[in-house]
Amino acid sequence: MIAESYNPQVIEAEAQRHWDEQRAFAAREEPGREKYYCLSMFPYPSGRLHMGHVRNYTIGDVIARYQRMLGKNVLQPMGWDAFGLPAENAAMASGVAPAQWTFDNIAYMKRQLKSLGFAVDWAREVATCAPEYYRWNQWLFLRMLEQGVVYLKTGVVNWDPVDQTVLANEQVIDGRGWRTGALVEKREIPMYYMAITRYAEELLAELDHLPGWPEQVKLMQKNWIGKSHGVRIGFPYRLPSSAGSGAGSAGESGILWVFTTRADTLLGATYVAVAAEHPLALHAAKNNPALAIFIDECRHGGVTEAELATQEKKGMPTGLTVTHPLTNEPLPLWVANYVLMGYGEGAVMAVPAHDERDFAFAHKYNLPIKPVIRTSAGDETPAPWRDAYADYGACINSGPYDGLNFEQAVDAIAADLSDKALGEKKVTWRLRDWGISRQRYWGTPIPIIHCADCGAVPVPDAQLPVVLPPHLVPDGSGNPLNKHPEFLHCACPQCGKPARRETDTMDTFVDSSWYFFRYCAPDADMMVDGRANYWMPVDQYVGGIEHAILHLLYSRFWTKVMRDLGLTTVKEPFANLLTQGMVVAPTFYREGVDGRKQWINPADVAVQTDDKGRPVAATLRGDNQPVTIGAIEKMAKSKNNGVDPQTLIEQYGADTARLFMMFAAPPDQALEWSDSGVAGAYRFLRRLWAYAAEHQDAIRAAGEVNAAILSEPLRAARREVHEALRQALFDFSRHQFNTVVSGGMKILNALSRIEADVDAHAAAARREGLGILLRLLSPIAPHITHALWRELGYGEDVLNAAWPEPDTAALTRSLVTLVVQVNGKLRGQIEVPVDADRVAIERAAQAEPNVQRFVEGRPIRKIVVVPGKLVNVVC
RNA sequence: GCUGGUGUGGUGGAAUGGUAUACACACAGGACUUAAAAUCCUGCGGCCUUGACUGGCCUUGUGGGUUCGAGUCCCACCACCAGCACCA
Repeated sequence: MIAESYNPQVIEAEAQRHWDEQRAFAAREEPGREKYYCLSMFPYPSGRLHMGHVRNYTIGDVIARYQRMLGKNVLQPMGWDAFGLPAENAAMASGVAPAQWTFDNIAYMKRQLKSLGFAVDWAREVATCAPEYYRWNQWLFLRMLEQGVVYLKTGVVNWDPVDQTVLANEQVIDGRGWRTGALVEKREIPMYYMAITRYAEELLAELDHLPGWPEQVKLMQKNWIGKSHGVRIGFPYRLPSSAGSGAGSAGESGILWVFTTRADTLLGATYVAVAAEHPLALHAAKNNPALAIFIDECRHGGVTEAELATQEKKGMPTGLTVTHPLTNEPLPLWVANYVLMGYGEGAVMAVPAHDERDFAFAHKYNLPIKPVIRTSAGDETPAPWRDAYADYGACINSGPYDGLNFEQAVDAIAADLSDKALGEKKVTWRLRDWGISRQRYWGTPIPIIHCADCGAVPVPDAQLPVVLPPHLVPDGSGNPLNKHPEFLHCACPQCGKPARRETDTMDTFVDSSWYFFRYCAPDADMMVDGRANYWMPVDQYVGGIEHAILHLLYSRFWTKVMRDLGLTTVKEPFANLLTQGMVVAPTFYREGVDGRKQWINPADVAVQTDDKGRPVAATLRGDNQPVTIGAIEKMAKSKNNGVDPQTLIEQYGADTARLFMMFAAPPDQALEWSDSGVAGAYRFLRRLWAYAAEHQDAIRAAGEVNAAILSEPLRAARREVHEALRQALFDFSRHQFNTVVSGGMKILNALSRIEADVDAHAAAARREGLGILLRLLSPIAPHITHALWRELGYGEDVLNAAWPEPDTAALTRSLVTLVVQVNGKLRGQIEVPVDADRVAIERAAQAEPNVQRFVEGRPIRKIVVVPGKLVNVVC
């Protein structure tokens, strides 16, 4: 018996209990049966689920349930990306140890996830902060060290001189430390690197073999990897003899190397610039106090590329010159803050006539500008800059190279440089090796021991895992592991003498670079076992677009490393990728006396609208005083515009939350939060329930539809149902779930229009239509469809039902309506038999009065007929 | 700054090169009710035309182009969003 009113709390608890009892989502390896590994990016356990999580996991769950109904053996696991900075921040704020905070959050969020009814195999849950997990980070790190894929070199970090600590980019605000307000400095420290550049060629090439990835993500990765062909060019130099050495003695000589993709402009180089940290810059600064001060200034500020690229371009001459490799002219050597030590050679040749940045720099510092390419903008380079100056073209003012085009000039110049041993063609990559050392506590300990005699010694495998002491509480000044003797002091594995453990931990991107392997064999006594060869690769990966580059690239890299170590047979981890859009919401604020904005949560605001429903004003519910309406932005703590999904689930139930999320926008677009949209989703589910309750007896008793003897209204209703079904199945296959929901609404609308009577034909049509609707909606709203499916006697578990197929007989009609255009403009409609031939259609179209009016006796040049759709009369 | 994306009614959005605005939300009017809520019904891009039926013109950020036909493909521009290597 179906209760009169829809009570989501009761039916959702009941459905979830049923699935638990049945172990409905336990995934087992069944060789020979087609598998489907559906994976959503695991959450960081920040405290509570946010709307982005609900959206992400609903999308993944809909796909998993859709594939299950296609008959696949589906694996959908879940776990926790549990190491990271927020736990340390929480510890500083409240004194709770990161481990405690993290595990409490996991417990709460797991309950929330379960209440949403996701078809997850919880037996495979992993948390990256568990020693059983991160020991394999350490183990693979050691294998990579053996292979030379991990190595040590210096890297640049943000240094807070007051707290004496390294800051994450996020902790640097306008060039200052977030807690101390001190000006941040760049500092070089030794770090471990993973040689992702060794795989650059393969990471690039394999993108062409990932048809299931969005083009935009592949393009972003391609540009990030940044393969460029160019020429490495040497500029010989001779340093002046230093002040201390005897007069007349020659100074040290050498070659300054640069890389350029525009070797054809070499004759236009008018100066050479090096990074502030470049050895030549440091050498020149020894006898040049002003230059030393400039170089010191370049140390201020953060290390992000965005900051470096947008800062004011500044430079200073070193007083040194280098020699042009072809003309032997002396060129001034400058230090410039826009040259990055970490990219290429840390030095560039500057061609102001054909490079926008060099052009601006040359103007600012009065350096010569020499055009050497005939561009579409002409032979000169007058200010202001025009993009055309950077065009390719024939060489001019370039002596023997005049008249050559780009390729010819590059070939000729590279050959001449090669003869002098001052250059060769070279491929370079924008991609840099991955620095994984973090001077932080809450992460995977790097398994290295420092011995005074033996140096940096790898921890032997038998001593893994190096366990992180779980009860430390960071205080914001440095890494607490450095103050923890039990962790710090150990014996050297080689000589046995007292030694010191490495206290740096790994970047948390390491944790997330292979967790999808661990789900396949969460209890294995090795990193992965043969079960991974059954499940991998992931068939569908779902997550935020913000991960399009780093996480996905690192995961691809780790997979290739694991393949080369014989740990897996796959070379790419994710066959298909869906990048979901953000959840956004309006913002509200008041300005405080100090001009700072106080952000007010949308839940506490009442919005007044005009007669068209547009918001015109808003007031705070507490005091009824006005608040300012801000922009619509990504739900975030900083703007206090987050809506807590828990309230939504408690008020309306999981099915409403899921239905709203799927209906409000296609998965890959931004989703705007709307209270009334949620109410609308709830209203639809209530309508569905009420319809089932009202007709339950007739539906239970109904037989099969007899298509041959249906009345015209029933035939029409049935056609609508099957048309919506056909479209919805297509939309499922392309993951456009918002129109799947529309299709479901159309079906319920069509069924509701069937006249209420006791006709057995009507009952049969209702039974068929509702059966289709319940299956269509079951991946999206699994609880209500589960309950109704059973109650109406369709079967045991809708989750195991097969997809219905549209009945082609229901779709066919005897007459079709064709749109008639004249010269592409809509002028009328004609109704023709479905099997009308082209001549008959053309005749009917020309006979239409409005068509005749617009043709007006002009000769008809052509008639385009699109079968079943339209006729276009061209005259 | 560089890289990638997005732009359609009052709002979220639909349209597989072929009737732009499906399906919802909001709003307005009506039914039911003592009343409210809930529910149900009707209307709903703009301008013009007609007594009405009808019909016309305009409209998918802006300006061009390709095509019998463009929201969709191409070029340029504008606005907004995301990422930029230590947030995850």
